[in-house]
Order: sequence, then structure tokens, then C-alpha cells
Amino acid sequence: MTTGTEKKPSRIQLRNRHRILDAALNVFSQHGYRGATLDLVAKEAGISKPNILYYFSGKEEIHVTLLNQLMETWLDPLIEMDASGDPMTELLAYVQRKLDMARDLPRESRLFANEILQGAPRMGPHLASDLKPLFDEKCALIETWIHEGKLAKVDPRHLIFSIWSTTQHYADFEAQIDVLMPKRAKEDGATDYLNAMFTKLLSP
Amino acid sequence: MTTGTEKKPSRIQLRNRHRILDAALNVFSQHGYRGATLDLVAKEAGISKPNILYYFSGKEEIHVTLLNQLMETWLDPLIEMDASGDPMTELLAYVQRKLDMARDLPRESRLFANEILQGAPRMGPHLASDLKPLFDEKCALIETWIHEGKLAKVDPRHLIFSIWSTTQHYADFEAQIDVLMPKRAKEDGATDYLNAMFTKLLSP
DNA sequence: TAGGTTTTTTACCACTTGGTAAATACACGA
DNA sequence: TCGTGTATTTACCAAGTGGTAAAAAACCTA
Repeated sequence: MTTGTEKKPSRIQLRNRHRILDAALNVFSQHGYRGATLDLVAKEAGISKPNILYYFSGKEEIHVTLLNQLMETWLDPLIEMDASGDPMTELLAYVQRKLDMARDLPRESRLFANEILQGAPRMGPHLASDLKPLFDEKCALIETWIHEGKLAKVDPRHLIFSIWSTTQHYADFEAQIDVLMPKRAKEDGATDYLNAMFTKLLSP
Repeated sequence: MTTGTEKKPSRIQLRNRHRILDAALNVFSQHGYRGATLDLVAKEAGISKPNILYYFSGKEEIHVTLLNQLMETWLDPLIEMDASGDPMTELLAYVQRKLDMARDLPRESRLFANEILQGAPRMGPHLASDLKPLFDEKCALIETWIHEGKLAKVDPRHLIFSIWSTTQHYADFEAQIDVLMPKRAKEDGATDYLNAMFTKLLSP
């Protein structure tokens, strides 16, 4: 028995929902939930406000939809960290994936940052139900690697925090970095620096 | 010739301005500029909205006042990093000061994060005029230390970014950390971890 | 191309928001 | 305790906010 209540959406629906979510991502990631307005989303999407409310039941639903989509994308790089691989390689690859995400999906990173900054009012449950188990699992994995002498002794939890913070920083604090650093040095410099940093840190 | 245009503020003025700014810090740091409302500030401060506008000319002025105060506090730890001290000691002490600030002034950290996340619309000039020169000066200092063989070869700019991101993370992403980690392990664990991390990274 | 269906627009509405004017209450030195 | 400047409240407003109802337009298939 499939969940056949909804018929498949038309091409127009697909296109417009996509446009709206893309515009909403811009607005929500820049202003946070409270600071975002449907009028701003409407203008950015090139779709009238009532028309937006034809596709989504309200501001909240748009935000929640974005957050749900984000959660998958967000967990993915950590999920891929494989227990059967070489520990150092796996961890450095994880850092690289996170850094790639900060470069390719800065709006998503800021949307997440905004939500957490505001106390995770809408994503708290998701964090507890989805992220927490994954986090614990990967912490245990790293712990194992350490016990096997494959990695230096570090607290896996703080290790992961430092990976998150250093990589996401390039997306979330881009406005500050742009002031302090010529654009060119940004991209490559970060990769080399973080690679060296975590290699040193994790070498047993 | 002193700037004698303003007479010294009364006790009531001092007290109320302080109350308002404290409440505003709560509200702005949680919701960002657009998401914050004077009504929220008023309720939190226990002062009516028109009365708040008796002390400040408007929402913008309150926010700017907070940002200006913040800038001093924010630059301070970096200013204190002394060229005449031992490089490793100085840098680790800097990390510690930043970590202390994340613990003691999480609202300020979030206010700053919010402003940068939104593209630094109000603090951009401040960053360029105040932070940038200080940043360049300290980068040069670290460069010197490296050339003297006192520190490992790292890009000073990315080093500072990684210090900022790892320390501020504990304030800005507190909501996430609270989900992932029992409160107890948070405080001490971070200090030990970051100390070990930057010691390894910077040892020549 | 006629018909119903989907999509979009127009015209609203109640509530919130930043801000103001003026009247009122308060503090405090002479 | 009186008067004067200070502080606070009351009563507003215009603009912006999330959201709705219903008509109009565009779309699509028979």
C-alpha cells in the first residue's frame, strides 16, 4: 500500500516550488526565520505572495521544508566516513567534504548556522533524533581507531566540533574573511591549512 | 576644548540605558537585526517602548551602540598578544582568552556571528578600519615568529581563522552542542582539546 | 474548441512594527 | 514645598506583516 494520496506534481508545480525554495533559502539564510518576510521571498522568486501561499501553506512550512532538505545534505559527509577505510584518510576526506560543502553550499551553511544561533527552535528534535545517533556512532568509531593506535589520542567529540567549526567558518563568516583576505588566497589556502592541521593533530 | 555638548547623564539614565542595552543584547543576539523587535526589547527590559525611544533615537541606534561596544571587547584579546613574549605561550594564551570569552560572553559572540552572517551590513566599515589593521599586524608578528623558527610553518591568516572558529563555536553553536554532549564534559574538555591541538600544530 | 482544472491575480484583512505627540508623573535642588 | 527640568505613560499612526477569498487567466485534454 503506497501513500497514494498526492498525485504527482505537474511541471509547473515542480518549477515554482523549486523557485520559491531557492529564493527562500537566500532570504532565510541571510535574515534568519524572524527576519525573513514572505514579501522578500516573493520578490526574489518573482512570484506573487498569494501565489507562493498557493504552493506552501505558510512561512513556517517553507522554512521547515528547507530545514528538512538541509538535514540530509548536512549529515551526508559524516555518514560517508567509513569504518573499513584507513582512519587518517577517512578523517581527512571528511574534512575535505565539509570544506567543499562550505564552498559549494554557503547558503545552506548559513541557514543552519542561523537556526542553531537562534537556539534551534525548529531543528532541535531533528538534531536529537538524526544527528545525535550518527554523532555517537562516529565518535565510537574514532575511539576505536584511537585504541588501535591508528590515531593520536584526542576527544572525538571535540575533534568533530573542530572540524565542523573550521570548515563552516569559511561559509558562515565569509563577510569577515572577504574584508581580511584577498579573495584569491582563500580557496586553496584553507584546504592546505586544514589538511596540515588535522594531519598533525591526528598523527599518532 | 573638550566635547562639552552633552551634560553628564543622571543615575536613572545610566541605569535605564544599561537595562535597555542588556535586553537588546538578548534580543538582537538571538534573532538578528531584522528579527528583533522593539516590543521584545521593551518587554525584556521592563521599560515601555516609547520610553526606550526616549533614551535611544531608534532601533538602529541601539544596534549600532551594541556593535560599537562589542568591537572593543572583541579586539582586546588579539591586541594583548605581545610581540615580546614567548610565541607559543602567547598564542596559547590567546586561544584561552578567546575560549573564556565564548564562555563568559556568549551573547556578544552570537551578536557578532549574526551580524557577519547577514553580510556585516552595519559592521563592514568597522571591520575594515579597526580589525583589518590589527589582523595584518598580528599576522606579520606570527610570520616573524615562524621565520625565527619559534613556530611551525603555517599560514597566519588561516591560523587565526581556526582559532576564532574553534573557540567561538562553543558559544555560537551551543544549542547543537547541548544536544550532542552532556553539559559536564563541555567546559574542561574544550580547553584541554584546543590546547593540545594548537600546541601540536604550532610546535616547530 | 469546449470544458473543467490548475495557476495567478486582485483586493482585501487583522495584527505587528518602528516611531511620534502630547499629556502626565516624578525627582530634586532652591 | 515649590517650581522646573526629567522621566514615563497614553493614545496614536503609517507602513509592513502573514494570510485569505474569490475572481480571472492560463492550461490541458477530450
